[in-house]
Amino acid sequence: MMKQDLPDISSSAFAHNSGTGTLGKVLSVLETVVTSDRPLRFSDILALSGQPRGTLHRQLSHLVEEGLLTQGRDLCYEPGLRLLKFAYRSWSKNQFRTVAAPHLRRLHEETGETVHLGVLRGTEIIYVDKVESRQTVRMESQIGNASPVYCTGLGKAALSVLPPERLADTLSQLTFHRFTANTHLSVASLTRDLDEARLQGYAFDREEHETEIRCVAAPIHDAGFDLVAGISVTGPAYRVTMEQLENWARPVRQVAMAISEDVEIRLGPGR
Amino acid sequence: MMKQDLPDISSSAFAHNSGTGTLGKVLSVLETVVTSDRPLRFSDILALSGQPRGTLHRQLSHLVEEGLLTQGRDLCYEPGLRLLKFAYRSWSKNQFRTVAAPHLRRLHEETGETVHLGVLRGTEIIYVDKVESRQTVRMESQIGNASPVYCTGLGKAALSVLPPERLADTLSQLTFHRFTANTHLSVASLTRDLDEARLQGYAFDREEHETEIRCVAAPIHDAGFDLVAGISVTGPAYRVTMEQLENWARPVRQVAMAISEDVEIRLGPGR
DNA sequence: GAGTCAGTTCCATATTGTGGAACAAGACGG
DNA sequence: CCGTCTTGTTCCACAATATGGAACTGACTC
Repeated sequence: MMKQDLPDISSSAFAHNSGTGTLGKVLSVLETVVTSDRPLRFSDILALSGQPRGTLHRQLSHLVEEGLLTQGRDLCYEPGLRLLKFAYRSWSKNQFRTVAAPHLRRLHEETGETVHLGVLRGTEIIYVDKVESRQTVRMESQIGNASPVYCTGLGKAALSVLPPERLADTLSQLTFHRFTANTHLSVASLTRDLDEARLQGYAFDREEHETEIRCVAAPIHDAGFDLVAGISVTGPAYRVTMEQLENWARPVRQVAMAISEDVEIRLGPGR
Repeated sequence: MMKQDLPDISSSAFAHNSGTGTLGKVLSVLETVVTSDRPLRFSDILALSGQPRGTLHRQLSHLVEEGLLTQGRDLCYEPGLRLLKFAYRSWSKNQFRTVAAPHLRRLHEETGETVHLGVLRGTEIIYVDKVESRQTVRMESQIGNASPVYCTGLGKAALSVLPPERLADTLSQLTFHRFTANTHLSVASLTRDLDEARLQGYAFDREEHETEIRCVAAPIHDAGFDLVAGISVTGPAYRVTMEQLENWARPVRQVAMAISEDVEIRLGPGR
């Protein structure tokens, strides 16, 4: 019985397995399935989750029964429709996004390039909205997507305003992965970058996440740092030089501050 | 202790409370919060859920801890970012949607009006994709949204192909709500409409959900009826006459059949 | 037809959730 | 200013629920 026969987790993203009891475990399973790139069969999940067969089987059954997962013809588990339903509501009702939306549009008109709005969540930036230059790509783009903090302009902007102890905490949880030649790979090099961003009030992404993609981002946050986010202007390297980005830094920062104020006023003086 | 002191549910959409144990209950809570129109405080949820205070409190805490909900300044609970993250993945990976996408585009080019793709889930149609005439509205539109089966073209198209016993089952679960003067309000009148749709192979929405909005829809399904869905062309009444819809019926139906085939071939011969 | 490997089912056990009640902390309101 | 709601949070004995080892099915291989 004891839980120490699988004393720690060998495999994957199973870390925070505590506090929320049953729910946490089930969500871990859900997350592995949903965030995996390829369809997973029972045994795949079994390996990833490190849970006993019987347990996992019941968890998956429940998830399917609840519509959060679907089990397709090939016995592969896929995200279910109920998730979509949840998502639509979460997005369309998101107050922060609603407040920020007009500002995004303004910034887009000023720069002509793609504008992103992202919120810090743990060690990730979640994209909650964007305005695109041309409607080439649609929703698939970014919304709801999560990127690591350490290689995105938004991420670095957000980190740059965190109170020291929370920053330290976040940094300690990072695991680096090289996306491009410019990706930060250590807390040390990232910290230098953050120091610069903190002084300037904005951060760059110098092709650190994707080659040929650059951006400037500025931080947004509320008084209590309950909400830490950022706004950015992104463009392809061939069209957007670093000089261009430098010029956009000021407007981006101003818009970010405007949003911060709006948040404080319109969602604000409670807490 | 016994659970029979609140023997039935007075308030709201708390019905299927069984089978999945703890998870089901927590998800019910999540759903009430997410689908509510206005922000909910603890007591609001308490009233809606009909659960004991202590229990509900813990459930909400866990949901917050897991990032599925956020508790804002005013103590109101709102959908959390993790939901968005989940959703994005579910959508972008959805195989059915991916397979159908090119067909949607084709149908849009042919008609010039908005094309929707929706999947049947219980008594609802969930919109999983669309191609719009003009990019006036963005994601907020429909994707992930759920509409009742009985008043949408997609819903009726989907119902029209269900095997009799499953249809009966679904019909018995319907509760009608008048959206417009044309909304079906009884199983009888809906059934007549479905019979017609079954014969023709396509269904209309004659301003039954929203006034001034019409559509034609055709059903899509796989061999085992695991997937029942539909595709539709929608337009404003001032621009799209019923004659026009009649003319589009054939192409819509053909595209629907093409998708059905594609599904069978590309996701198919396993099960 | 013995041997894997993937998926499913079972059941005694103990972990986890339950819900009544008591406790804080505001917000009236007289 | 002191009772008195109303709202949110905490506690804890108890019971429902999840757990996980083992045994079972069945398909595919050699």
